[in-house]
Amino acid sequence: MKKGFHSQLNSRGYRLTQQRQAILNELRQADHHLTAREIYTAVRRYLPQISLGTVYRNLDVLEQLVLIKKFEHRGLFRYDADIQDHYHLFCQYCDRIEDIPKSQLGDLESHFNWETDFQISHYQLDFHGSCVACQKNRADQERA
Amino acid sequence: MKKGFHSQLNSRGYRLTQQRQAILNELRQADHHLTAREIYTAVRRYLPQISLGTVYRNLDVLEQLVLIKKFEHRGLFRYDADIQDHYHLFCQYCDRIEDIPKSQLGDLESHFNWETDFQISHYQLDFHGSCVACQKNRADQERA
DNA sequence: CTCATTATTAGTAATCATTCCTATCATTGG
DNA sequence: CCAATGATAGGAATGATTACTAATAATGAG
Repeated sequence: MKKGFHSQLNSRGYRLTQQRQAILNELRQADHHLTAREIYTAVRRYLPQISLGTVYRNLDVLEQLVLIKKFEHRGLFRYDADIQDHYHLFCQYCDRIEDIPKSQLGDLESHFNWETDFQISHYQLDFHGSCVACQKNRADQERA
Repeated sequence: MKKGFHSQLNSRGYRLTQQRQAILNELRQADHHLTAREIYTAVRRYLPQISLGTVYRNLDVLEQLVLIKKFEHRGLFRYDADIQDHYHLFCQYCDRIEDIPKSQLGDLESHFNWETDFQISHYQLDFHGSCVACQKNRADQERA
């Protein structure tokens, strides 16, 4: 039985607020990985008074609760409501970011066979390259 | 035959300057992965007039020439003079970053067996966890 | 339901990394 | 040695993120 957002907040001493709810909703419905400012802009359609500070503070809270994940790309943070293990494909020509479910990657962990005193809690694997649209654009430019 | 720094710059239309040289030297001698500001502070011991803008500009040039690598961590960029393929271990309690040579990781690529139209040029694998010092500190705090 | 407690908010100011701008300087090829 | 032009110093501008504070609102107890 999965605990709801409300009780999940309460049991940690957090309160349920419209702002908090709206930020999480926005992130869950988003078709790409949003920045704090993008979330701010989006949520203002419903809560015109919300402030950017509130967005940042709540993203921290949601991250604490492991309801969202945070990662950095090109100098800024982006947030992801998909907390399942997965990887990212970053296009180096545009801002597109695609997801790869972990299941498509085969068993990587079994190959992490080093000796280290570091205690590893998680790892992150990012791929960089060119998305289909940019491959096409560049091919067109070659020709011209 | 490996081309020297000087001719490597010239053949691309870049010039060899003291600042450029000093920045690369500093990075090659560093015992950890420096930020632009750390490099700025270090190089100022020899070139007190150097400006932060020059450091940033030259780091970009050196990255273009693939003499250094750039990566982001906790919202800021760090630079690495080791351009061999390797991975990083980030301690989540302190700022320590350790390197893992790629050879210690076994053959990962053979397990990247997905279907994708993305054209992948490189990937980055980061590990997060606790360094030995922080493991000890935390154990001590438990006891207290 | 009402009230007091206290987390949360809006709004703004402050920080800080990074980038941009421009007049001056320095390296290089000829 | 000299002109062409890349590079620099210094400072201003930008933009993301964080910090601060008085006012607001969610919560739980009664």
